[in-house]
Amino acid sequence: MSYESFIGYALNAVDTKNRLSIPAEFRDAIVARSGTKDLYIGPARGLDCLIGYDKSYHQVLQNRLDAQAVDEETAEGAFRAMALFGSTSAFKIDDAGRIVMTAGLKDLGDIAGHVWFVAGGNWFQMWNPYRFLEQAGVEPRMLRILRREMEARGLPMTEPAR
Amino acid sequence: MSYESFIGYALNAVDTKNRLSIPAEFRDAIVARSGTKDLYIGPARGLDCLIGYDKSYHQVLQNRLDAQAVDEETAEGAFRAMALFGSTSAFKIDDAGRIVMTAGLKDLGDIAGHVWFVAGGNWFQMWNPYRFLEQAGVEPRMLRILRREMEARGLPMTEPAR
DNA sequence: TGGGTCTCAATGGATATTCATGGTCTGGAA
DNA sequence: TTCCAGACCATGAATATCCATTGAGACCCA
Repeated sequence: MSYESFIGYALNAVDTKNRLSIPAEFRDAIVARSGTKDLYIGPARGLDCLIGYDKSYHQVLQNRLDAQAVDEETAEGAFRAMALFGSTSAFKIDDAGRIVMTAGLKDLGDIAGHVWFVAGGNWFQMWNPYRFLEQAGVEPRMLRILRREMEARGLPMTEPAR
Repeated sequence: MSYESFIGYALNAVDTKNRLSIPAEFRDAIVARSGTKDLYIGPARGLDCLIGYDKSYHQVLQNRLDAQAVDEETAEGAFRAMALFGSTSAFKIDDAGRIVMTAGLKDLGDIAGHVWFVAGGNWFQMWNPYRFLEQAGVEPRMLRILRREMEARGLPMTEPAR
């Protein structure tokens, strides 16, 4: 695959109306990859964060599921399909480059006031920055970058009560 | 692969608006190698500097990642992809041959007023000149060349406080 | 070989555009 | 009517784009 890749990172705020700006670079990549402004967001497997991707990669995931010849009438197959489709939401990015976070997604990703976007090529992750700092196995450099961004915005380094 | 190689060195200034001229020779190599003006910059592994490369070499790195055949939907696979894509920045070189250094990159590479570019074939390194002078294992000849460049620009040989 | 001219790279400054974010308005559901 | 979601408008900061300057080197010609 030689699509445009998701590259880089960003730390954006969720406002009082649950609106969230998608980083401009990611928006451009979404359009370049899929030709649409559609953004799919679901839970990340095995990590305490969300994962976002464009329509073309959603297709890839679906094909992968199909290729596994999962029988959707078995319990296992049904659960797999549900994991992909059930908890995933599709958004259309508005003219200001934002989406409205649903309560369900905020809950899934443990999202509060800010979202830490980190690119992974064909997708990007969306973290509660404090969950990211606590996460084992993260490249120390990425932690350093995030701390710097939090500092630049005056965010406390330890999570405020909510 | 027999692309055009990155060859040579240069010492360029970062201005008050964080703009940085990419050496003309490197710019030409980027276009010759990839057909684009895209420049990727990320942290160098194990060295206190940044590494820059063109799109074709980025593809090589990506293929190397794919070859490891790590399922990117596992936590480990995701972290690997993030180490490559997350901490890297993509720039489009402007008509004057410059990019704008982000705060994050300056921090990662400990970059201040000047950048010392050193070619390495398929990529080039970007150093804070004082970090380069301190670096163990560097060819003495390269140190001499850098000192000469610094002198020509009136830079002090010991790092000024910042 | 020495001057003179020309070109281009690196850099500086001014202006225009975009981004992230906040607020306001309005129509329709409750 | 009251409340909420969505469309629309507003703004400051960050970024990109455009034009100007200077100095070094390439080139040419007598």
